[in-house]
Amino acid sequence: MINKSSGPKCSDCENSFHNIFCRVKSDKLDELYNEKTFTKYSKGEFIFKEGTRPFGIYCLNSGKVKLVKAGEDGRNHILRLHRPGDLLGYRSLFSETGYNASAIALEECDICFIPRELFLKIIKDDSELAFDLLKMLSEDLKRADIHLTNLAQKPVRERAAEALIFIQETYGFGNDNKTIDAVFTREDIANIVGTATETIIRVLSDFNKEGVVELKGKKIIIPDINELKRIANTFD
Amino acid sequence: MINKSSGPKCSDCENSFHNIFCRVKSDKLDELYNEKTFTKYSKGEFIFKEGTRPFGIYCLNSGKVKLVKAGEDGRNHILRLHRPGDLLGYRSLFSETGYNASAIALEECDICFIPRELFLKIIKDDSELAFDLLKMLSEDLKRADIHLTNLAQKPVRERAAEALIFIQETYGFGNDNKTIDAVFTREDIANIVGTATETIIRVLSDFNKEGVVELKGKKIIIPDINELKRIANTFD
DNA sequence: TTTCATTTCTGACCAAAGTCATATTTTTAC
DNA sequence: GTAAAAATATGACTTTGGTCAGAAATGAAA
Repeated sequence: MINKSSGPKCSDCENSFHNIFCRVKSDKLDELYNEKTFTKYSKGEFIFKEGTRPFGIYCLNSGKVKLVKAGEDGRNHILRLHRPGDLLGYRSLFSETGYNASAIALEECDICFIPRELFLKIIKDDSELAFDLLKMLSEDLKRADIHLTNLAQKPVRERAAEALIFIQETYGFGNDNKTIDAVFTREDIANIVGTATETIIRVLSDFNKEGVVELKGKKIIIPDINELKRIANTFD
Repeated sequence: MINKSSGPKCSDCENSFHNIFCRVKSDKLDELYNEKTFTKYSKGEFIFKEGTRPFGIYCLNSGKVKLVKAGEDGRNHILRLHRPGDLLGYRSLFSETGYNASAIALEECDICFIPRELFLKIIKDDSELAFDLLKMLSEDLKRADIHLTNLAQKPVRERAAEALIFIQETYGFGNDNKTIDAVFTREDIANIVGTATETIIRVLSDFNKEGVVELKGKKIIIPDINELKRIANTFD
């Protein structure tokens, strides 16, 4: 698949079948391929930093990425999680006020970068694509609104269950069909839930004792996800 | 200004100079005027309800509107506040999954309704307008992300100060240049902050004792907004 | 006006979750 | 492998903010 230093050919990239680029005509995809750059990021590396200006958008080819916003003190909050096929940084591109959060690689990632002007040109030429982006932003906003209401109203235990479901739904299960296919530190989970690291450790330990999850080091096994959904008190 | 049962003529509407319709050509504005409907809502009335399907968008001509999401129990969370010139319900129109929150009139409102198909046609014909909407959604998402991080990390006192600043910046001051030009119950403020009504009453009472705000019934007077910003711990 | 209902306020009490200290385990680097 | 660093775990304690109850004030309706 990878046959050039600039990474996978867009017209061959399997991710393009799942994201907005599936709309783009193949001649445009070739232009994309010629102008994009391709970079590897190692675990913990910043793809972009809060406060800096965007010069384009990122298309996650492989790996996992967290979007993190720094609070006033040292604490962080994880706003979104990204998987292969996701576009990163498009929100900031439109509001033109610099990144509002940082994108950090959760593991080794391959990422394509598309220059701002090319991306905007492609949208301008294709109103369907603009609609897709409107839909993506609308979905992001909807999720943020739901998250906001939960954070304001639900206790840590329910939010913790929700966070595990969220991670599972984003990254799926491994081959055994019950181990979450992602490695998160307790601190990261706490920063999704919006609580202290110690509190998440305690809640996970409770879940473990209750048999709702099994903890094997950093591996989190969920024998019955419906049990977690019951705890999370979500009906969607 | 109001010269027909369908409300103000779009080409004359002063709100259109502040919102995205300032882009729209005058012949399109006439089409808008012919197809839109105009309705009065009294205080407490629903403009649209969470869970129902959108058939178009609303343009707030006069009055104040809160966007409220119901939590699992009886409690509500106020997501956004709207003032004249604002469009309501555009997020749901794009994600096509029903309203995620309810819009409720905070006082008597005049609101124009634009049918879905006409609105989408206008956007499709004008890529600049689609960009404006992308920008609006991006700004909404940015604010939601900031709000989320604050809710996860800041204590009630800081968030309460922030909420007062937010209400003031949305609706401004009255003629005396220090009384917030909006009437909110303590419960509404609590539902912005994400806390209990009693807690907000206590925090406002503290602010009052400290001279940061003056409470005259439901009127909230802010002698020095910088003092509130200092308490809110925001530097933007 | 008088009455009723809603909203605001205050106090007492309690529970949830944060902080701090420290031990243990796991991971990483050499 | 071993040492050092980082992450996880657990206990003790504290604080914040929620809940409940009831009083006072405000506002609406008859």
